[in-house]
Amino acid sequence: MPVTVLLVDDEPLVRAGLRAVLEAQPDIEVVGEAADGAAVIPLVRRLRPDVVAMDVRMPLLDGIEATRAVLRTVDRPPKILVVTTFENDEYVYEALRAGADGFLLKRARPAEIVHAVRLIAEGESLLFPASVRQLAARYGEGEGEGNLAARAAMERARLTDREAEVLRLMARGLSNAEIAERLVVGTETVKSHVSGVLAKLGARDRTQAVIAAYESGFVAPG
Amino acid sequence: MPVTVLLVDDEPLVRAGLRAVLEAQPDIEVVGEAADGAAVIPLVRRLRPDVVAMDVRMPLLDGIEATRAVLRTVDRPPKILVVTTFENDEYVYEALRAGADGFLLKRARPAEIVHAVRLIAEGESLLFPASVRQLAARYGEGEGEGNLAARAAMERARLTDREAEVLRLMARGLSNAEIAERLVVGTETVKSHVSGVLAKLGARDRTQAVIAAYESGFVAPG
DNA sequence: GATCGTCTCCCCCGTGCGGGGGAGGGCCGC
DNA sequence: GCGGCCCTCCCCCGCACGGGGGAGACGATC
Repeated sequence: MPVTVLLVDDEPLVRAGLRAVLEAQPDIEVVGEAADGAAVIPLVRRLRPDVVAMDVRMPLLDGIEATRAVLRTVDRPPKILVVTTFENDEYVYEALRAGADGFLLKRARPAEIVHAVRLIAEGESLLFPASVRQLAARYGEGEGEGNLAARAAMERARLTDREAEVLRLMARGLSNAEIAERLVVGTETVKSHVSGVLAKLGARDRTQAVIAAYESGFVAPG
Repeated sequence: MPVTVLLVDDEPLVRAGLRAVLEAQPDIEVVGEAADGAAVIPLVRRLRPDVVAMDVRMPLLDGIEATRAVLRTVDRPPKILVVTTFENDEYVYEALRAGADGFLLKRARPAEIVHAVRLIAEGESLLFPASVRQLAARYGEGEGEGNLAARAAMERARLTDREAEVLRLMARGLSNAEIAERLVVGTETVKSHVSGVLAKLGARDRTQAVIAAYESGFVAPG
């Protein structure tokens, strides 16, 4: 069963680009398009996509309001992937607060776009601040956006007590074995918690998780 | 050829403890002891130890002054490992600025003490802020000390331009392959730089290096 | 009673990572 | 000229890491 995606962007060119990128994947299917947030709700009801790729800036109803509207009025709502050009942070942040599940730059490489859609579709995995930072680094500058995204991610990624404890120890540089020793549990257990942390933060490895911890203020230098 | 160590601490108990721990190792030999910094220089000249384990607080000549004196007056000076109870950060920081090569908590476990001595003896590897943080975490509290040590480590660990660049990208969560792609070099080259960074920071893995980068202010959140 | 989330531990398995070597070329300073 | 540092790339190798499963025990909630 492929991942179904609804594209919502006022620029036809962007929609076409996203469609081209996503349709190239055998496991992803673009089931519809909309030019404005105002058209989203009926489309979501009818098409029931797994993921809505939603632009932030749209003429009638912007991505934030549209996200809120979808989550408020549709039961079993789709995952919402916020797509932005990265210009205005507050919009992004607001969209995430409104309940969006992920965050993507239009400038991202095709492989990353695909990856983001799959990630969002797959699970409760919410955001991937480290990836955002990567993009920011790759395309230069843009300090601060990653931070907001990271903070939002940490706010929304409700780690369990144990996971939070593990993350704190990871952020002190401890290995899985050392964490296990410290918490008096097996290494397999630690690995399990680490996996949980990585999934919820959308981090690829422990380094990205630690970065997210610092960026979000979960741990602070000094 | 074993690593030779000179112990300098005003507390006989501490000296005895260090001696017991270190002498248990076949490759480490305690060649002398001193009760105060004032006695260090002649002993160093005579015994020519590889490492001096130096307490910070001592009645006549403290570890900072003693470190300075040794480095100033002895040619091919020994490595200096600062031993402290962790109570006063400025002393530690000052000692490191004075030219000490490493940093050790008295509360450290035997295996870690041994490891520290070997590390210091082996090479130009300077400090290991992440390890310090581990100790701080393991024995609870003590926020801030790690930061000072980390900052000192970064100041003294003169990374090359390329290494600094690599560290920045590591701190954005990029893998070796991604860093290679970004810098347009081979992955082997990146691994080489990463190894350099780890050695100079005394980090065990990239996660600890990134932690050191944050703790030292080399990279800042947000 | 049934369900869900959390914490715990287990398996297999691929691979990215890091250590330890070495080697060549370029640049700079002695 | 020669040594030293830096950057580049190469080899082999062991292992911690992380993915992808599963499973049992406990408590809370319904």
